[in-house]
Amino acid sequence: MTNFNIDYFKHHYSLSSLVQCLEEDEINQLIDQVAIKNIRKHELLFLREDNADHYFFVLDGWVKLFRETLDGTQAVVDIVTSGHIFGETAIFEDDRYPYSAEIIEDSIIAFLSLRKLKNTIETNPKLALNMMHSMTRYRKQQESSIEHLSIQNAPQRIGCFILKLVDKNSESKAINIELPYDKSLVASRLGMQPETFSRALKKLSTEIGMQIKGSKIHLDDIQKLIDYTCVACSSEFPCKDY
Amino acid sequence: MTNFNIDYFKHHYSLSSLVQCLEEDEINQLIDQVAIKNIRKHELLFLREDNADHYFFVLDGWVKLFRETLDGTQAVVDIVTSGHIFGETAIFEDDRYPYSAEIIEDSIIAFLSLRKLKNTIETNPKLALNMMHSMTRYRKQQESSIEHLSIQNAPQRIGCFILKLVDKNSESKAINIELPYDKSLVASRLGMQPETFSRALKKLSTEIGMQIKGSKIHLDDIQKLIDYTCVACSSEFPCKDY
DNA sequence: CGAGGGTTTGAAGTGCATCAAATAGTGTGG
DNA sequence: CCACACTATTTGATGCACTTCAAACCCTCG
Repeated sequence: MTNFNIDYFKHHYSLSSLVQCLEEDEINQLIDQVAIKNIRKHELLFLREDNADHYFFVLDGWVKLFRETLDGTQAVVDIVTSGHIFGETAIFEDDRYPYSAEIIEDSIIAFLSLRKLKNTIETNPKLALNMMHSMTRYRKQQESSIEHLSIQNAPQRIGCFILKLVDKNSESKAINIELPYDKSLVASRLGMQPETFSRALKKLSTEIGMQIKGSKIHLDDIQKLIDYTCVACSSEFPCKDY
Repeated sequence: MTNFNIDYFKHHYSLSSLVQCLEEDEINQLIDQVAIKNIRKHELLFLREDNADHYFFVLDGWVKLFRETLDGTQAVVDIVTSGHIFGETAIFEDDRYPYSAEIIEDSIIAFLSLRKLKNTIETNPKLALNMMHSMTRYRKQQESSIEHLSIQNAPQRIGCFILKLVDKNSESKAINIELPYDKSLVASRLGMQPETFSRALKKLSTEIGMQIKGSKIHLDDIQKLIDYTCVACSSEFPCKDY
Protein backbone atom coordinates (compact mmCIF):
# COMPACT_ATOMS: atom_id res chain seq x y z
CA MET A 1 0.00 0.00 0.00
CA THR A 2 1.46 3.29 -1.04
CA ASN A 3 -1.20 5.93 -0.54
CA PHE A 4 -3.33 6.46 2.51
CA ASN A 5 -4.60 9.27 4.61
CA ILE A 6 -6.95 10.03 7.46
CA ASP A 7 -10.03 9.70 5.29
CA TYR A 8 -8.92 6.32 4.02
CA PHE A 9 -8.41 5.24 7.62
CA LYS A 10 -11.69 6.70 8.77
CA HIS A 11 -13.58 4.93 6.04
CA HIS A 12 -12.25 1.50 6.99
CA TYR A 13 -12.37 2.08 10.70
CA SER A 14 -16.03 3.10 10.44
CA LEU A 15 -16.82 -0.26 8.86
CA SER A 16 -15.20 -2.26 11.64
CA SER A 17 -17.58 -4.21 13.81
CA LEU A 18 -16.47 -2.23 16.83
CA VAL A 19 -17.99 1.04 15.73
CA GLN A 20 -20.47 0.27 12.97
CA CYS A 21 -23.89 1.72 13.76
CA LEU A 22 -22.38 4.73 15.51
CA GLU A 23 -23.19 8.24 14.26
CA GLU A 24 -20.45 10.06 12.41
CA ASP A 25 -19.83 12.55 15.20
CA GLU A 26 -19.48 9.71 17.69
CA ILE A 27 -16.85 8.11 15.47
CA ASN A 28 -15.10 11.44 15.03
CA GLN A 29 -14.88 11.64 18.79
CA LEU A 30 -13.18 8.27 18.96
CA ILE A 31 -10.61 8.98 16.25
CA ASP A 32 -9.93 12.54 17.27
CA GLN A 33 -6.26 12.08 18.05
CA VAL A 34 -5.41 9.14 15.83
CA ALA A 35 -1.80 8.73 14.70
CA ILE A 36 -0.99 6.66 11.64
CA LYS A 37 2.45 5.14 11.48
CA ASN A 38 4.56 3.02 9.17
CA ILE A 39 6.24 0.32 11.18
CA ARG A 40 8.91 -2.06 10.05
CA LYS A 41 9.02 -5.81 10.19
CA HIS A 42 10.40 -7.25 13.46
CA GLU A 43 9.49 -4.20 15.53
CA LEU A 44 7.69 -4.80 18.79
CA LEU A 45 4.57 -2.71 19.17
CA PHE A 46 4.09 -3.50 22.82
CA LEU A 47 4.81 -6.21 25.33
CA ARG A 48 2.37 -8.12 27.45
CA GLU A 49 1.68 -6.31 30.74
CA ASP A 50 2.81 -3.00 29.26
CA ASN A 51 0.79 -0.03 30.31
CA ALA A 52 -1.87 0.39 27.64
CA ASP A 53 -2.66 3.82 26.23
CA HIS A 54 -3.63 2.81 22.71
CA TYR A 55 -5.51 0.25 20.78
CA PHE A 56 -4.67 -0.41 17.17
CA PHE A 57 -6.22 -0.66 13.74
CA VAL A 58 -4.28 -2.41 10.97
CA LEU A 59 -4.38 -0.49 7.70
CA ASP A 60 -1.88 -2.74 6.00
CA GLY A 61 0.60 -5.49 6.87
CA TRP A 62 0.67 -8.33 9.36
CA VAL A 63 0.92 -8.30 13.14
CA LYS A 64 1.59 -11.24 15.41
CA LEU A 65 -0.07 -11.33 18.84
CA PHE A 66 1.63 -13.72 21.23
CA ARG A 67 2.50 -14.73 24.76
CA GLU A 68 5.51 -16.34 26.29
CA THR A 69 5.65 -19.01 28.95
CA LEU A 70 8.15 -19.11 31.77
CA ASP A 71 10.34 -21.51 29.81
CA GLY A 72 10.44 -19.11 26.85
CA THR A 73 8.07 -20.94 24.50
CA GLN A 74 5.98 -18.65 22.38
CA ALA A 75 2.26 -19.19 21.96
CA VAL A 76 0.79 -17.31 19.02
CA VAL A 77 -2.57 -15.92 20.07
CA ASP A 78 -3.46 -14.53 16.67
CA ILE A 79 -2.06 -13.06 13.49
CA VAL A 80 -4.00 -10.09 12.18
CA THR A 81 -4.04 -8.02 9.01
CA SER A 82 -5.84 -5.12 7.32
CA GLY A 83 -9.13 -4.14 8.88
CA HIS A 84 -8.49 -5.75 12.25
CA ILE A 85 -8.50 -4.05 15.62
CA PHE A 86 -6.37 -5.30 18.47
CA GLY A 87 -5.32 -4.26 21.97
CA GLU A 88 -8.73 -2.84 22.78
CA THR A 89 -9.47 -5.46 25.43
CA ALA A 90 -6.82 -3.88 27.64
CA ILE A 91 -9.57 -1.68 29.06
CA PHE A 92 -10.86 -4.75 30.90
CA GLU A 93 -7.41 -5.81 32.01
CA ASP A 94 -6.43 -2.93 34.28
CA ASP A 95 -5.09 -1.07 31.26
CA ARG A 96 -2.42 -3.62 30.49
CA TYR A 97 -2.06 -5.53 27.28
CA PRO A 98 -2.94 -9.21 27.62
CA TYR A 99 -0.42 -10.23 24.94
CA SER A 100 2.62 -8.90 23.11
CA ALA A 101 2.47 -7.60 19.53
CA GLU A 102 5.17 -7.85 16.89
CA ILE A 103 5.05 -6.48 13.37
CA ILE A 104 5.89 -9.37 11.05
CA GLU A 105 5.54 -7.56 7.71
CA ASP A 106 6.09 -3.83 7.17
CA SER A 107 2.78 -2.38 8.30
CA ILE A 108 0.67 0.73 8.54
CA ILE A 109 -0.94 0.97 11.93
CA ALA A 110 -3.38 3.48 13.40
CA PHE A 111 -2.86 4.31 17.07
CA LEU A 112 -6.16 5.08 18.82
CA SER A 113 -6.83 6.36 22.29
CA LEU A 114 -7.94 3.73 24.77
CA ARG A 115 -9.09 6.43 27.16
CA LYS A 116 -11.53 7.82 24.65
CA LEU A 117 -12.79 4.34 23.88
CA LYS A 118 -13.27 3.64 27.55
CA ASN A 119 -15.11 6.86 28.21
CA THR A 120 -17.41 6.30 25.29
CA ILE A 121 -18.21 2.73 26.21
CA GLU A 122 -19.10 3.79 29.72
CA THR A 123 -21.76 6.14 28.47
CA ASN A 124 -22.83 4.94 25.04
CA PRO A 125 -24.87 1.71 25.08
CA LYS A 126 -24.56 1.33 21.31
CA LEU A 127 -20.79 1.11 21.44
CA ALA A 128 -21.00 -1.17 24.45
CA LEU A 129 -23.30 -3.49 22.54
CA ASN A 130 -20.96 -3.54 19.55
CA MET A 131 -18.11 -4.30 21.84
CA MET A 132 -20.03 -7.19 23.37
CA HIS A 133 -20.87 -8.56 19.97
CA SER A 134 -17.26 -8.48 18.92
CA MET A 135 -16.28 -10.14 22.17
CA THR A 136 -18.84 -12.83 21.45
CA ARG A 137 -17.45 -13.40 17.99
CA TYR A 138 -14.00 -13.72 19.43
CA ARG A 139 -15.22 -16.11 22.07
CA LYS A 140 -16.71 -18.36 19.44
CA GLN A 141 -13.45 -18.34 17.55
CA GLN A 142 -11.72 -19.45 20.67
CA GLU A 143 -14.27 -22.15 21.31
CA SER A 144 -13.69 -23.54 17.89
CA SER A 145 -9.94 -23.34 18.47
CA ILE A 146 -10.35 -25.43 21.58
CA GLU A 147 -12.45 -27.92 19.71
CA HIS A 148 -9.97 -28.05 16.86
CA LEU A 149 -7.02 -28.49 19.15
CA SER A 150 -8.60 -31.48 20.79
CA ILE A 151 -10.29 -33.28 17.92
CA GLN A 152 -8.59 -32.39 14.67
CA ASN A 153 -5.28 -33.89 13.65
CA ALA A 154 -2.52 -31.87 12.05
CA PRO A 155 -3.59 -32.14 8.38
CA GLN A 156 -7.18 -31.30 9.32
CA ARG A 157 -6.09 -28.24 11.28
CA ILE A 158 -4.17 -27.04 8.25
CA GLY A 159 -7.17 -27.79 6.06
CA CYS A 160 -9.36 -25.69 8.30
CA PHE A 161 -6.84 -22.88 8.20
CA ILE A 162 -6.76 -22.96 4.40
CA LEU A 163 -10.54 -23.06 4.11
CA LYS A 164 -10.69 -19.87 6.16
CA LEU A 165 -8.38 -18.15 3.70
CA VAL A 166 -10.49 -19.09 0.71
CA ASP A 167 -12.63 -16.35 -0.74
CA LYS A 168 -16.13 -17.42 0.18
CA ASN A 169 -17.61 -15.54 -2.76
CA SER A 170 -15.45 -17.17 -5.37
CA GLU A 171 -17.38 -19.17 -7.96
CA SER A 172 -14.51 -21.48 -8.74
CA LYS A 173 -14.27 -24.96 -7.29
CA ALA A 174 -10.50 -24.75 -7.33
CA ILE A 175 -8.33 -23.33 -4.57
CA ASN A 176 -5.36 -21.16 -5.36
CA ILE A 177 -3.88 -19.39 -2.41
CA GLU A 178 -0.59 -18.30 -0.99
CA LEU A 179 0.29 -18.86 2.64
CA PRO A 180 0.25 -15.42 4.20
CA TYR A 181 3.40 -15.62 6.28
CA ASP A 182 6.24 -17.93 7.30
CA LYS A 183 5.36 -21.55 7.39
CA SER A 184 6.75 -21.88 10.88
CA LEU A 185 4.49 -19.04 12.00
CA VAL A 186 1.47 -20.82 10.57
CA ALA A 187 2.62 -23.94 12.37
CA SER A 188 2.85 -22.10 15.65
CA ARG A 189 -0.55 -20.50 15.05
CA LEU A 190 -1.95 -23.98 14.64
CA GLY A 191 -0.16 -25.27 17.71
CA MET A 192 2.20 -27.67 16.03
CA GLN A 193 5.91 -27.99 15.26
CA PRO A 194 7.31 -26.86 11.88
CA GLU A 195 8.28 -30.46 11.16
CA THR A 196 4.77 -31.65 11.84
CA PHE A 197 3.43 -28.88 9.64
CA SER A 198 5.67 -29.91 6.80
CA ARG A 199 4.71 -33.57 7.08
CA ALA A 200 1.03 -32.72 7.38
CA LEU A 201 1.14 -30.68 4.18
CA LYS A 202 2.72 -33.65 2.45
CA LYS A 203 -0.08 -35.82 3.76
CA LEU A 204 -2.67 -33.44 2.30
CA SER A 205 -0.79 -33.80 -0.95
CA THR A 206 -0.88 -37.60 -1.05
CA GLU A 207 -4.37 -37.98 0.43
CA ILE A 208 -6.38 -35.40 -1.51
CA GLY A 209 -3.96 -34.28 -4.20
CA MET A 210 -3.23 -30.82 -2.92
CA GLN A 211 -0.23 -29.28 -4.68
CA ILE A 212 2.32 -27.31 -2.68
CA LYS A 213 5.03 -25.20 -4.29
CA GLY A 214 6.82 -23.05 -1.75
CA SER A 215 4.10 -20.99 -0.17
CA LYS A 216 1.66 -21.48 -3.06
CA ILE A 217 -1.12 -23.97 -2.65
CA HIS A 218 -3.38 -25.38 -5.33
CA LEU A 219 -6.27 -27.82 -5.19
CA ASP A 220 -8.62 -28.59 -8.07
CA ASP A 221 -11.74 -29.10 -5.97
CA ILE A 222 -12.38 -27.43 -2.65
CA GLN A 223 -14.92 -30.11 -1.77
CA LYS A 224 -12.14 -32.67 -1.34
CA LEU A 225 -10.61 -30.51 1.34
CA ILE A 226 -13.94 -29.92 3.05
CA ASP A 227 -14.67 -33.64 3.12
CA TYR A 228 -11.25 -34.34 4.54
CA THR A 229 -11.18 -31.54 7.09
CA CYS A 230 -14.65 -30.98 8.47
CA VAL A 231 -15.79 -34.51 9.35
CA ALA A 232 -14.61 -34.12 12.92
CA CYS A 233 -16.11 -30.70 13.50
CA SER A 234 -19.25 -29.79 15.37
CA SER A 235 -19.88 -26.87 13.06
CA GLU A 236 -20.32 -27.24 9.35
CA PHE A 237 -18.33 -25.59 6.60
CA PRO A 238 -17.93 -22.76 6.34
CA CYS A 239 -17.18 -22.88 10.06
CA LYS A 240 -19.91 -20.65 11.41
CA ASP A 241 -17.57 -19.30 13.98
CA TYR A 242 -15.42 -17.44 11.51
CA MET B 1 -29.39 -26.83 51.35
CA THR B 2 -32.77 -27.11 52.98
CA ASN B 3 -34.09 -23.59 53.46
CA PHE B 4 -34.13 -20.84 50.92
CA ASN B 5 -36.41 -18.10 49.71
CA ILE B 6 -36.51 -15.09 47.46
CA ASP B 7 -34.50 -12.94 49.84
CA TYR B 8 -31.79 -15.55 50.09
CA PHE B 9 -31.65 -15.67 46.32
CA LYS B 10 -31.69 -11.90 45.97
CA HIS B 11 -28.84 -11.53 48.41
CA HIS B 12 -26.57 -13.88 46.51
CA TYR B 13 -27.64 -12.75 43.08
CA SER B 14 -26.88 -9.14 44.03
CA LEU B 15 -23.32 -10.13 44.82
CA SER B 16 -22.74 -11.78 41.47
CA SER B 17 -20.32 -10.00 39.19
CA LEU B 18 -23.05 -9.54 36.63
CA VAL B 19 -25.08 -7.10 38.69
CA GLN B 20 -22.85 -5.82 41.45
CA CYS B 21 -22.74 -2.02 41.52
CA LEU B 22 -26.34 -1.77 40.33
CA GLU B 23 -28.89 0.11 42.44
CA GLU B 24 -31.40 -1.97 44.33
CA ASP B 25 -34.33 -0.93 42.17
CA GLU B 26 -32.38 -1.86 39.05
CA ILE B 27 -31.77 -5.30 40.48
CA ASN B 28 -35.41 -5.60 41.49
CA GLN B 29 -36.30 -4.92 37.89
CA LEU B 30 -34.10 -7.76 36.72
CA ILE B 31 -35.42 -10.33 39.17
CA ASP B 32 -39.03 -9.29 38.95
CA GLN B 33 -40.35 -12.58 37.65
CA VAL B 34 -37.77 -15.00 38.99
CA ALA B 35 -38.78 -18.62 39.50
CA ILE B 36 -36.81 -20.84 41.85
CA LYS B 37 -36.96 -24.56 41.21
CA ASN B 38 -35.63 -27.76 42.66
CA ILE B 39 -34.30 -29.94 39.89
CA ARG B 40 -33.16 -33.50 40.08
CA LYS B 41 -29.94 -35.07 39.03
CA HIS B 42 -29.80 -36.16 35.37
CA GLU B 43 -32.45 -33.71 34.21
CA LEU B 44 -31.65 -31.63 31.15
CA LEU B 45 -32.22 -27.93 31.67
CA PHE B 46 -31.89 -27.05 28.02
CA LEU B 47 -30.21 -28.21 24.83
CA ARG B 48 -27.81 -26.32 22.64
CA GLU B 49 -29.67 -24.28 20.00
CA ASP B 50 -32.83 -24.29 22.10
CA ASN B 51 -34.75 -21.08 22.06
CA ALA B 52 -33.52 -19.13 25.06
CA ASP B 53 -35.97 -17.34 27.35
CA HIS B 54 -34.08 -17.65 30.61
CA TYR B 55 -30.68 -17.40 32.08
CA PHE B 56 -29.88 -19.20 35.29
CA PHE B 57 -28.41 -18.65 38.73
CA VAL B 58 -27.26 -21.66 40.72
CA LEU B 59 -28.38 -21.53 44.35
CA ASP B 60 -27.22 -25.03 45.13
CA GLY B 61 -25.99 -28.15 43.34
CA TRP B 62 -23.92 -28.79 40.24
CA VAL B 63 -24.68 -28.19 36.58
CA LYS B 64 -22.75 -29.49 33.62
CA LEU B 65 -22.52 -27.30 30.51
CA PHE B 66 -21.54 -29.27 27.41
CA ARG B 67 -21.64 -29.68 23.65
CA GLU B 68 -21.83 -32.67 21.41
CA THR B 69 -19.96 -33.22 18.20
CA LEU B 70 -21.37 -34.97 15.14
CA ASP B 71 -19.99 -38.31 16.27
CA GLY B 72 -21.71 -37.99 19.65
CA THR B 73 -18.64 -37.19 21.73
CA GLN B 74 -19.33 -34.86 24.60
CA ALA B 75 -17.14 -31.85 25.29
CA VAL B 76 -17.67 -30.41 28.75
CA VAL B 77 -17.57 -26.64 28.50
CA ASP B 78 -17.85 -26.02 32.22
CA ILE B 79 -19.22 -27.36 35.46
CA VAL B 80 -20.80 -24.74 37.68
CA THR B 81 -22.09 -24.57 41.24
CA SER B 82 -23.59 -22.15 43.78
CA GLY B 83 -23.27 -18.49 42.92
CA HIS B 84 -22.67 -18.99 39.21
CA ILE B 85 -24.72 -17.58 36.38
CA PHE B 86 -25.02 -19.36 33.07
CA GLY B 87 -26.97 -19.14 29.83
CA GLU B 88 -26.87 -15.34 29.80
CA THR B 89 -24.66 -15.16 26.72
CA ALA B 90 -27.58 -16.42 24.63
CA ILE B 91 -28.58 -12.79 24.14
CA PHE B 92 -25.62 -12.46 21.77
CA GLU B 93 -26.37 -15.73 20.02
CA ASP B 94 -29.72 -14.97 18.43
CA ASP B 95 -31.45 -16.07 21.62
CA ARG B 96 -30.20 -19.62 21.40
CA TYR B 97 -28.15 -21.41 24.01
CA PRO B 98 -24.57 -22.01 22.89
CA TYR B 99 -24.33 -25.25 24.92
CA SER B 100 -26.53 -27.80 26.63
CA ALA B 101 -27.02 -27.94 30.40
CA GLU B 102 -27.55 -31.00 32.55
CA ILE B 103 -28.12 -31.11 36.29
CA ILE B 104 -25.55 -33.51 37.72
CA GLU B 105 -26.46 -33.18 41.40
CA ASP B 106 -29.90 -32.30 42.76
CA SER B 107 -29.94 -28.54 42.45
CA ILE B 108 -31.80 -25.35 43.22
CA ILE B 109 -31.86 -23.11 40.20
CA ALA B 110 -33.25 -19.61 39.69
CA PHE B 111 -34.82 -18.93 36.30
CA LEU B 112 -34.35 -15.32 35.22
CA SER B 113 -35.75 -13.46 32.26
CA LEU B 114 -33.34 -13.00 29.38
CA ARG B 115 -35.61 -10.38 27.87
CA LYS B 116 -35.34 -8.16 30.92
CA LEU B 117 -31.60 -8.63 30.99
CA LYS B 118 -31.36 -7.71 27.33
CA ASN B 119 -33.50 -4.61 27.68
CA THR B 120 -31.51 -3.42 30.65
CA ILE B 121 -28.14 -3.98 29.01
CA GLU B 122 -29.23 -2.00 25.99
CA THR B 123 -29.88 1.07 28.08
CA ASN B 124 -27.83 0.76 31.23
CA PRO B 125 -24.08 1.23 30.68
CA LYS B 126 -23.28 -0.01 34.17
CA LEU B 127 -24.82 -3.40 33.50
CA ALA B 128 -23.21 -3.49 30.07
CA LEU B 129 -19.82 -2.88 31.65
CA ASN B 130 -20.37 -5.65 34.20
CA MET B 131 -21.39 -7.95 31.41
CA MET B 132 -18.23 -7.11 29.51
CA HIS B 133 -16.14 -7.75 32.56
CA SER B 134 -17.69 -11.15 33.03
CA MET B 135 -17.20 -11.91 29.34
CA THR B 136 -13.57 -10.94 29.74
CA ARG B 137 -13.16 -13.26 32.68
CA TYR B 138 -14.65 -16.06 30.67
CA ARG B 139 -12.41 -15.26 27.74
CA LYS B 140 -9.36 -15.50 29.93
CA GLN B 141 -10.52 -18.85 31.20
CA GLN B 142 -10.78 -20.03 27.65
CA GLU B 143 -7.39 -18.68 26.77
CA SER B 144 -5.87 -20.53 29.63
CA SER B 145 -7.75 -23.66 28.54
CA ILE B 146 -6.21 -23.36 25.11
CA GLU B 147 -2.81 -22.85 26.59
CA HIS B 148 -3.24 -25.76 28.95
CA LEU B 149 -4.49 -28.05 26.22
CA SER B 150 -1.45 -27.40 24.10
CA ILE B 151 1.28 -27.01 26.71
CA GLN B 152 0.42 -29.01 29.79
CA ASN B 153 0.46 -32.76 29.99
CA ALA B 154 -2.20 -34.78 31.77
CA PRO B 155 -0.78 -34.71 35.33
CA GLN B 156 -0.14 -30.97 35.03
CA ARG B 157 -3.67 -30.31 33.88
CA ILE B 158 -4.97 -32.18 36.90
CA GLY B 159 -2.58 -30.27 39.12
CA CYS B 160 -3.92 -27.01 37.75
CA PHE B 161 -7.46 -28.18 38.34
CA ILE B 162 -6.67 -29.05 41.94
CA LEU B 163 -4.86 -25.78 42.60
CA LYS B 164 -7.98 -23.95 41.51
CA LEU B 165 -10.03 -25.85 44.08
CA VAL B 166 -7.71 -24.96 46.92
CA ASP B 167 -8.91 -22.31 49.28
CA LYS B 168 -6.64 -19.39 48.49
CA ASN B 169 -7.09 -17.94 51.96
CA SER B 170 -6.03 -21.05 53.77
CA GLU B 171 -2.92 -20.64 55.91
CA SER B 172 -1.97 -24.27 55.72
CA LYS B 173 0.70 -25.56 53.39
CA ALA B 174 -1.12 -28.87 53.09
CA ILE B 175 -3.86 -29.65 50.62
CA ASN B 176 -6.92 -31.60 51.65
CA ILE B 177 -9.69 -31.59 49.15
CA GLU B 178 -12.38 -33.77 47.72
CA LEU B 179 -12.99 -34.01 43.99
CA PRO B 180 -16.28 -32.25 43.42
CA TYR B 181 -17.90 -34.70 41.03
CA ASP B 182 -17.35 -37.97 39.14
CA LYS B 183 -13.79 -38.66 38.21
CA SER B 184 -14.80 -39.31 34.63
CA LEU B 185 -16.50 -35.90 34.55
CA VAL B 186 -13.34 -34.25 35.75
CA ALA B 187 -11.47 -36.15 33.08
CA SER B 188 -13.82 -34.93 30.40
CA ARG B 189 -13.63 -31.38 31.79
CA LEU B 190 -9.87 -31.60 31.37
CA GLY B 191 -10.13 -33.07 27.89
CA MET B 192 -8.75 -36.51 28.65
CA GLN B 193 -9.96 -40.08 28.91
CA PRO B 194 -10.88 -41.60 32.29
CA GLU B 195 -8.01 -44.07 31.91
CA THR B 196 -5.56 -41.27 31.32
CA PHE B 197 -6.97 -39.42 34.30
CA SER B 198 -6.47 -42.42 36.52
CA ARG B 199 -2.90 -42.95 35.36
CA ALA B 200 -2.10 -39.27 35.67
CA LEU B 201 -3.32 -39.22 39.26
CA LYS B 202 -1.07 -42.16 39.97
CA LYS B 203 1.82 -40.28 38.43
CA LEU B 204 1.15 -37.31 40.72
CA SER B 205 1.28 -39.80 43.55
CA THR B 206 4.68 -41.26 42.65
CA GLU B 207 6.25 -37.98 41.48
CA ILE B 208 5.26 -35.56 44.22
CA GLY B 209 3.76 -37.83 46.86
CA MET B 210 0.13 -36.84 46.48
CA GLN B 211 -2.18 -39.25 48.27
CA ILE B 212 -5.43 -40.33 46.65
CA LYS B 213 -8.18 -42.23 48.47
CA GLY B 214 -11.35 -42.43 46.41
CA SER B 215 -12.25 -38.85 45.73
CA LYS B 216 -10.18 -37.48 48.64
CA ILE B 217 -6.84 -35.93 47.87
CA HIS B 218 -4.07 -35.03 50.27
CA LEU B 219 -0.69 -33.42 49.80
CA ASP B 220 1.58 -32.23 52.58
CA ASP B 221 2.98 -29.20 50.77
CA ILE B 222 1.12 -27.29 48.08
CA GLN B 223 4.40 -25.89 46.79
CA LYS B 224 5.36 -29.29 45.39
CA LEU B 225 2.26 -29.25 43.23
CA ILE B 226 2.84 -25.68 42.10
CA ASP B 227 6.41 -26.48 41.11
CA TYR B 228 5.27 -29.51 39.19
CA THR B 229 2.26 -27.93 37.51
CA CYS B 230 2.99 -24.33 36.73
CA VAL B 231 6.38 -24.46 35.01
CA ALA B 232 4.78 -24.59 31.57
CA CYS B 233 2.28 -21.82 32.19
CA SER B 234 2.42 -18.23 30.99
CA SER B 235 0.62 -17.03 34.09
CA GLU B 236 1.90 -17.58 37.58
CA PHE B 237 0.15 -19.31 40.44
CA PRO B 238 -2.49 -18.67 41.39
CA CYS B 239 -3.46 -18.65 37.74
CA LYS B 240 -4.65 -15.07 37.41
CA ASP B 241 -7.20 -16.15 34.90
CA TYR B 242 -9.44 -17.81 37.43
C1' DC C 1 30.02 -18.22 -4.34
C1' DG C 2 29.25 -19.05 0.19
C1' DA C 3 26.79 -18.12 4.74
C1' DG C 4 22.72 -18.43 7.17
C1' DG C 5 18.02 -18.88 7.65
C1' DG C 6 13.99 -21.58 6.79
C1' DT C 7 12.30 -26.07 5.39
C1' DT C 8 12.30 -30.93 4.73
C1' DT C 9 13.52 -35.67 5.87
C1' DG C 10 14.79 -39.45 8.87
C1' DA C 11 14.98 -42.00 13.20
C1' DA C 12 13.76 -42.53 17.77
C1' DG C 13 11.01 -41.46 21.82
C1' DT C 14 6.82 -39.88 24.42
C1' DG C 15 2.14 -39.29 25.64
C1' DC C 16 -2.31 -40.22 25.06
C1' DA C 17 -6.14 -43.07 23.03
C1' DT C 18 -8.15 -47.34 22.52
C1' DC C 19 -9.52 -51.90 23.55
C1' DA C 20 -9.96 -55.47 26.82
C1' DA C 21 -10.14 -57.26 31.20
C1' DA C 22 -9.88 -57.10 36.21
C1' DT C 23 -11.27 -54.81 40.34
C1' DA C 24 -13.66 -51.69 43.41
C1' DG C 25 -17.73 -49.35 44.66
C1' DT C 26 -22.76 -48.52 44.83
C1' DG C 27 -27.40 -49.41 45.09
C1' DT C 28 -31.12 -52.89 44.98
C1' DG C 29 -34.15 -56.43 46.48
C1' DG C 30 -34.48 -60.37 49.23
C1' DC D 1 -27.34 -57.59 56.41
C1' DC D 2 -26.08 -60.13 52.43
C1' DA D 3 -26.00 -61.33 47.53
C1' DC D 4 -26.39 -59.67 43.16
C1' DA D 5 -26.24 -56.50 39.36
C1' DC D 6 -24.53 -52.57 37.54
C1' DT D 7 -21.44 -48.86 37.14
C1' DA D 8 -17.12 -46.50 37.97
C1' DT D 9 -12.34 -47.04 38.20
C1' DT D 10 -8.03 -49.18 37.57
C1' DT D 11 -4.66 -51.90 35.09
C1' DG D 12 -2.43 -53.90 31.09
C1' DA D 13 -1.22 -54.10 26.22
C1' DT D 14 -0.96 -52.04 21.86
C1' DG D 15 -1.07 -48.43 18.31
C1' DC D 16 -0.91 -43.85 16.48
C1' DA D 17 0.21 -38.95 16.25
C1' DC D 18 3.05 -35.74 17.46
C1' DT D 19 7.60 -34.22 19.35
C1' DT D 20 12.42 -34.13 19.54
C1' DC D 21 16.95 -34.33 17.84
C1' DA D 22 19.94 -34.56 13.99
C1' DA D 23 21.18 -33.99 9.45
C1' DA D 24 20.37 -32.73 4.75
C1' DC D 25 18.50 -29.62 1.60
C1' DC D 26 17.04 -25.34 -0.41
C1' DC D 27 16.67 -20.54 -1.01
C1' DT D 28 17.99 -15.94 -0.66
C1' DC D 29 21.05 -12.30 -0.26
C1' DG D 30 25.30 -10.29 0.71
